[in-house]
Amino acid sequence: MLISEFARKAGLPVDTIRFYIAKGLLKPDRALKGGSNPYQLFKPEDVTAARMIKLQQKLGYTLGEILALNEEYRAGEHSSERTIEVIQLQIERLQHRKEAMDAALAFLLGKLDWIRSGKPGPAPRLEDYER
Amino acid sequence: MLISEFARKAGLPVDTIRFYIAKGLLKPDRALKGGSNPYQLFKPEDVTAARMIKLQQKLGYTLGEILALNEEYRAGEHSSERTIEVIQLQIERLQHRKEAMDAALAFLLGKLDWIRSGKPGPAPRLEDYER
DNA sequence: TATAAGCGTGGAGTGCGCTCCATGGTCAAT
DNA sequence: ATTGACCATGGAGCGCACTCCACGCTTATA
Repeated sequence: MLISEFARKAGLPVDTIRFYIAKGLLKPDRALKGGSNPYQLFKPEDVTAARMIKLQQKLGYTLGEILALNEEYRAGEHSSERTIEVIQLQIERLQHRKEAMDAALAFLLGKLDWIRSGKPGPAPRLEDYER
Repeated sequence: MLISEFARKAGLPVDTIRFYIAKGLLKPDRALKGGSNPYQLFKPEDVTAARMIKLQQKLGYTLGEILALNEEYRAGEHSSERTIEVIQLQIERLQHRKEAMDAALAFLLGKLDWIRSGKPGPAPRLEDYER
C-alpha cells in the first residue's frame, strides 16, 4: 500500500510516517530501479510496527530507545534467547514505572483520606512515598 | 535559603529552578526593596513543591498542566471540596495511565509465554491488548 | 580594600518529536 | 495532452524542557 493509506491505517499523519522512516524506525519497500514506480510500499506488518512504536512511546520510551530496542529485537529474531532478554528488559522497565506510579497513587489516596477525615495529625508527606 | 542551597535540596540544577520560577511554578520570596538584598529566598515548603513538580512530571504531566493543576489547587486551598476534586482528577488520570501500562505488560508477558512454550498457534497480537 | 564566590537577567542554543512548505516528479482518469 | 490527486525530498519552523553563557551586581572572607 502507499503512504497515505498506510498512515490512515496506522492512525498517524503522513509527515510523522516519513519522519519515522528518516529515523530508521520504519523501512518500507522501495520500488524504483527501472524508473517506473519511485514510491515507498508498505506491508501490513508495517502497520503493526507503527502501532508498536506508539505503544512504546506511551510507555515512556524515546524514539532513539525504541529504535535501539527494535533493532536489537530484529538482530535476535532467530534467537529466542535474545528475544526473551529484550522483552524481559522492557517488562522490567515497565514495572519500575508502574511502581513509581503506585507510590504516587498511594500518596494521593493518602492525602484524600486525610482531607476527608477532617485532617487529623500531620499531612501525608511526599517523601514518605518516594523510594 | 538561597537558590544554590535550594537547588541542592531539591535535587535540581539552579538553571532549572530559575526556569521554573520564570514559568510561575515556583514563587520564592523577594527581598529587594530598600536595596540591600536582591536575592530570591526559598522556604522549606518550596522544596516540597519542587519535589511535587518532579513527581508530576514522572506521571507524564507537562509543565503547563502542572502549573494549571497547582494553581487550581491553590485556588481551592481553603475549600476541601475543590482540593478533593483536583486530587481525584489526578488519581483518575494516573489510573488511566496505569491501565495502559497493564495492557502493555500483559502483551509482553503473553509474548514471552508464547516464545517460551515453543510458539504454538499465532503470535499474540498487539491489537488484542489495546483498548 | 581587594578578591572570589554567589546571585540575577537576558538571550542564545540544544535535543526531541514532530509539522509545514516549496519544489518537482508520477500516475490514473478524462 | 491536460488535469488533478498523490508522492518524494529538502529544509524551515515550532513547542517543550531545559542548558549554557555573558554581563554586571552583591556579599562574605581575607
